[in-house]
Amino acid sequence: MAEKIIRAVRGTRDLLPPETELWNHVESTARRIFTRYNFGEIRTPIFEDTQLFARGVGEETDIVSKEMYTWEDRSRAQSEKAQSLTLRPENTAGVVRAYIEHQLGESGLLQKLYYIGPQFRRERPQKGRYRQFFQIGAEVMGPQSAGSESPLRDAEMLEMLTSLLDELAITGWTLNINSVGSASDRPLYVEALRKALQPVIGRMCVDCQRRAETNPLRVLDCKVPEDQPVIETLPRIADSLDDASKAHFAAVCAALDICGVPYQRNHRLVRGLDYYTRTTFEFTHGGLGAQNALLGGGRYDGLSEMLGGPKAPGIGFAIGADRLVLTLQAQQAEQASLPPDLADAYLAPMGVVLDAPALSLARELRRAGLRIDLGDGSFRLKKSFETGNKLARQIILFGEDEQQSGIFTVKNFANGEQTKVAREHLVTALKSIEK
RNA sequence: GCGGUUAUAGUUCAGUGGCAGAACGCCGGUCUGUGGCACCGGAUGUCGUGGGUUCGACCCCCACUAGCCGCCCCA
Repeated sequence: MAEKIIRAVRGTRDLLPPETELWNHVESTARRIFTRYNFGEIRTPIFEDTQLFARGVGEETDIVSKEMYTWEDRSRAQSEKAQSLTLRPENTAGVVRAYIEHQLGESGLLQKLYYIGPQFRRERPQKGRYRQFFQIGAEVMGPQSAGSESPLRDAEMLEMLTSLLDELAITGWTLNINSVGSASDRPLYVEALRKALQPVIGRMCVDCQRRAETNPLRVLDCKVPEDQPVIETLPRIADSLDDASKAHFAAVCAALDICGVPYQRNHRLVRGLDYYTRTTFEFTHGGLGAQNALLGGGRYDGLSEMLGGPKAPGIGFAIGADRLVLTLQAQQAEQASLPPDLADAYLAPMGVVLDAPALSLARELRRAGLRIDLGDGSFRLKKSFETGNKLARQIILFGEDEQQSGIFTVKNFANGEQTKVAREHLVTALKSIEK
């Protein structure tokens, strides 16, 4: 009776070579760019106290109210309390928690932190949407005296993101920006919006009727064509901003203009997390289908205080790494396919008695920095050639003759050239092949 | 959470109420220290899972599971 096979659970997936190479490329590029802007890496736990997300992200958001993986962590001793824990659905709350916990603001400096890691939301899987997905994000926060509230921080972050996308050669993106108001003027706007919706909501789609109750801001996001004329008549966030927020947003836009960063002001752009204030933004890409948001973010000037910390305004973003990779794959598919990723050489022992000596030679070559695929002495020579041709650029024959003479036969798969190389010259000879 | 759609060999996919198929890949041979090419041969599989209808189901029906697409949401 065969055992039933166990498969990856719904919404999770294995990333395999050669795709993982693209992931590494994306991640290392992000690290390089972030370093250039003087960011440092932070790694926070993948699970946290449930309260962190309830208070930070917002009890009423979809993420907290229906998408979190939450469980009761049982107590194992009388002294230990049971605790509700949650797999992180996003990383900003965790970073801010760490900022507070380690009193990073006490340095008086701006904290510029980036992270790369898995996040978890229990959503219906779809293209570009998984239950375990990966985000690459960064946060800039600190005491006001460090300049954390400056519009320059917003503009610098957006400029950095366009540089990252350029570095990855991602084309065809659109940057939308908006200001959703400060912690004090946003509630006023939401109230005004509720009021304005009351007489017209009956004519809108069912989703909007629900949103009008739960989260009126999301009505602005509605894509139903029939609702558009109604939405146009609703008050705009921009009109209810206080003077400071207006000036802040204008300064962000002005800095972007001077840098030549292309963007679209979108007064209907809202975010799904409660902590966002003032500047919000989103980069979208047409090739992604329904899940077209490549990355999103914004300011969260009050988040630290919501979590019991000191005043520490900040701004951050999260890139959907899965979507970034999808976009790159789509772009690569349009272009010529990439050459296969091959080892420098395939070392073919000819006979099992040569297996161990071959391992010793492979060790020598690998320690010299060469990428070597070691074959198997039980293979017939033809099989060694066939296998080597799939895995490497050249093949080293290691038979009795070579063992005796210390002179190896090296054949280049690309041009068929075969040479005899003494062991002490092998490294140089193997490295000289063009890639 | 809702709607649509799909599930057959390692992969991409045909297929018919009555013996399970192709291409590519894989393994072997022609070819015993020389690959790609060619020719010859071979193995594929609970036809997603579980029920039902039927003399008989890969095919029809139901349920479930999973993928994809859309809604929702967001990265």
